[in-house]
Amino acid sequence: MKTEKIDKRQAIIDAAEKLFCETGYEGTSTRQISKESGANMAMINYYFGSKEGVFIEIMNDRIASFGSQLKIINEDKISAIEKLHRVIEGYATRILANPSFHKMMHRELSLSQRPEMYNKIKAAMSQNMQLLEKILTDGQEDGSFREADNRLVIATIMGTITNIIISPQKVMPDSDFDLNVPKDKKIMKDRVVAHLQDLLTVYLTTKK
Amino acid sequence: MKTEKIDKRQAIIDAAEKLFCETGYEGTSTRQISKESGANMAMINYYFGSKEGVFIEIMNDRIASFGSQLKIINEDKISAIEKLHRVIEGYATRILANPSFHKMMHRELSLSQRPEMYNKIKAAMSQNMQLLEKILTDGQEDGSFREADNRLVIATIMGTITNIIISPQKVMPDSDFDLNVPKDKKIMKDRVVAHLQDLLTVYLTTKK
DNA sequence: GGATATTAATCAAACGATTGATTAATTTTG
DNA sequence: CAAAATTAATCAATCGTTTGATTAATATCC
Repeated sequence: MKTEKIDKRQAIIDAAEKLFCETGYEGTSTRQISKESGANMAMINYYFGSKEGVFIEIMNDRIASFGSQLKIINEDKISAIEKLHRVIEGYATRILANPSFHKMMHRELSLSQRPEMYNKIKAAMSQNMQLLEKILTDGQEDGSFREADNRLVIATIMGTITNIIISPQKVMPDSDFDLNVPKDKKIMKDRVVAHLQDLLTVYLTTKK
Repeated sequence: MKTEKIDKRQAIIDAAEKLFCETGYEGTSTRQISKESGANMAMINYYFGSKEGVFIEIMNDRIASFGSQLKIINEDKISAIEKLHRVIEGYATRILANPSFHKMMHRELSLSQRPEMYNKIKAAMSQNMQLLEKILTDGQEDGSFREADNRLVIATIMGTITNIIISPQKVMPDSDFDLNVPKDKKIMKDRVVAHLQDLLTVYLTTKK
């Protein structure tokens, strides 16, 4: 027996997010959303005004929760390298908590069709970037980190995680492997965190 | 005066590639392709059978030229680190030669709607991956490289380059910066190559 | 070599299907 | 009962594709 959705509005959001992740924004029709959510087609426009309205709502929700999770890692007690490790761990955790959405976000960023969305995503990401950049420069100023192209160091951290999200089978050739399965997700998270922490620790703390 | 396209077939391919890159596959209509190429709509189906046929043709062309460029870097005379440097340089050069297409390829990979294409892209990438993996294991066997999570090292190289392709303004906040401008492209290429070579040299050759 | 087939390329028009959106009527709720 | 929620039916617009006809070039025949 199917669970009755009490809130059709939320049902639409859930269904739309699932479909947008799977088949993209353009590739998803309002009728699909209607069928998947169990709501009448007109409900989409009734609650969100338009198909794009649903999309914007989803992105805003996710981006909001994404930003609010940002912990204050700048406790003065811990070292720069320890801060870096925590940011990597936190970033990987957040991305891997919902790989499908992150893929969709990246597609949207890569297409940059909706300028409003594009700027929101950029703004959300820049929080992490600023935090990372500060950690790097602080470490460099107190001499614990080497000088580096910090923007590209950040691109390396984010790019590595995004890369394994988009093509995890490159890392895990096992055909059964599925990032949506909690167990597999944890395996991948631990592995990418270990790799990035190791890589950046060696790189940033090795004397020239 | 506008240059007359002699080959309409090629005009369709050129127009479609431009539009697919800009607005995505689903976001591009056959009428847009027709208008942009100056060819009649029917010519699309006449030459390629379908809209998807055009897309597949474009991808096949690009992937073919992508694979054929793969140089034999395994000259025994040079060291593992030198080989690594050359692969990084070559990979960055190829990706930055056509950032728009690479973005489109990544979107396609991320959506994985067309399994045939998905496998082709994977196969094309795996050439680079195998070459990289061999260089890494060879270096590790002869003791010049440290032990590492090689698959993730590869993910780091590819992910870093992809990341700066998709959001170059994160690296270059200058609003004028445009990866399609040759000068800017060169600046970015040199920078990402220098960063990756530096990063991986330090990481792989530092004694534990 | 001139008339006659044959072919490839191109076109405007139309096809049925699907798109996102809206209407007006109906049901549910408070 | 009034407001909010939900429905089926319908809208114009656009989608990818197909059609039948036309042009221009090439090949074949006598």
